[in-house]
Amino acid sequence: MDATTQQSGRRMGPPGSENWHAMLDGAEAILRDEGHAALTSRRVAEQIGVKQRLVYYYFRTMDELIIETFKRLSERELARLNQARASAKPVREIWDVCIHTTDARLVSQFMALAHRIEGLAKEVVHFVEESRRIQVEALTEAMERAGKTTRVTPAGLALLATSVALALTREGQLGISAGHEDVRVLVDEFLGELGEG
Amino acid sequence: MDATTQQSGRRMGPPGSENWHAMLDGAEAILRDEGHAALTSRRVAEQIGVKQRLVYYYFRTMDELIIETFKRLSERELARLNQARASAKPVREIWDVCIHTTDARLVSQFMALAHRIEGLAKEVVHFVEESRRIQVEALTEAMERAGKTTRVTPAGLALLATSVALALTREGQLGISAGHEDVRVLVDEFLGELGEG
DNA sequence: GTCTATACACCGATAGAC
DNA sequence: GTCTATCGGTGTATAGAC
Repeated sequence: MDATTQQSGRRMGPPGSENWHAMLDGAEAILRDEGHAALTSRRVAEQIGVKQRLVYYYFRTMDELIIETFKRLSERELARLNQARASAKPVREIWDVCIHTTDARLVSQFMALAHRIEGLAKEVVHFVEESRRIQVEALTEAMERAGKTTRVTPAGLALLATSVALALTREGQLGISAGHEDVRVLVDEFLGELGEG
Repeated sequence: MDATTQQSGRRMGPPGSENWHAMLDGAEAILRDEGHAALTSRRVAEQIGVKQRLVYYYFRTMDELIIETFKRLSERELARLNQARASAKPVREIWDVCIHTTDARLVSQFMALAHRIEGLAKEVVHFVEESRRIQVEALTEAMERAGKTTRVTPAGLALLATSVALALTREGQLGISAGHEDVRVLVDEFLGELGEG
C-alpha cells in the first residue's frame, strides 16, 4: 500500500507529480469558467491535453479529484493568510486577502458540491475554522496593541468581516453594488483606528 | 401564441396549474435534499409520480423549470419581507425572516446554477436588489423613529446584516459555530436600541 | 506511465398515438 | 392532457495492451 497502489489495488499515479498538478489546475479553471456541470473527466483531460483514461490513473474518482482541488486551494489560501498575519499591517492585509480571495464563483461551486460530497464538506469546515482562528488571533493582537475596544468580540468581528467580504465579491460579480461603498468606507475607518491606515 | 402554445409552437401546459406547482415543489425538494446533480427531468417526474415526458409539456427546458422554481421561491420570500416590514417590529421581523430563510443549501445550489443559466442570474440580481431595498427602507424609518444614528449608512447596515445572516445559516448547517453567538448578541442589542427588543 | 477500447447507465429533448 | 417509445449524446469507470 504505497503511493502508487492505494486501497483498491489499482495502480495510481503519484500525488504532487506534474500531471497531478496539471489536472488540479484544469479542474480549477473549468470550475471557475464553466461551472460544476462541465467538470467531467473528459473535459479535464481535454483541458490539459491528455486522454481521459489518465485522469483515473491519478484519481480514483472524480469526487477525489474535486476534494484534492479544494485542498490545494485552501492550503494556498491559509498560507496567504498566515503570511498576511506576520506582516506590518496584519489586519489590513488579511482583509485584502479575503477581498481578493479566490473568485467568488469558484467558492459557490465548491459550496454547492460540498452538499453531495461528504469528504469535501469536511475540508470546507476545516478551512473555515482555521482561517477564522488566524483572523481572531490577528484581530485580538492588533486591538490590544492599538488599545481599541469594540462592542463585539474579535470572533464576532471576524465572522462579520468574512461574511461581508464574500458578499462583496459575490454581488460585485453579479453587478450589484448597493451598500458596497459604505461598507468599504467603514472597514477603512476601522483599520485606521487600529493604526493600520 | 397563448398560454398553451409558446414561441416554439409546441403545445405547453398552463403555468400555475396543479401539475405545474407540483413540479416546482419536486424540483425544490430535490435541489434541497440531493443537490443540483440530481435535478433531472426523470427525477422530478418520479418525485411527483408522473412520466418524464410530462415535465417537457409544462417546461420547454430544464433551465426554464429551474428559473421558475427560483422565481416562485423569491416571490414568496419578498412577500414575507414586505409583511415583516409592515409589522410592529419591522427590523426585528425582517432579521428573523433572513435568519430563518430558505435552507442555506438551496441558496448555494441556486447560486452555483446562476453561473451557467443567464436567466437565473437575472432573477437572482432582481431578488437581491428588491430585498435590500425593503431592508434599507425599514432600517431608515426605524432609526429615525428611535432617534438612533450609526457609523455606517442603512444601506451598508443592510448589506452587513444580509451577509452575516446567510453565513450564520450556512456555517450552522456545516456545524461551525465560532463567533456565532457573539454576532447574535450584537444584533439583539442593536434591535433593543431601535426599540424593537 | 500512457494508451485504445468499451461496458453500462443516464441525460435532454422530441415524434406522434390516444 | 398524458402517454409510449426512442434518438443521439455524454457521463463514470474499468480491462488490459504497449
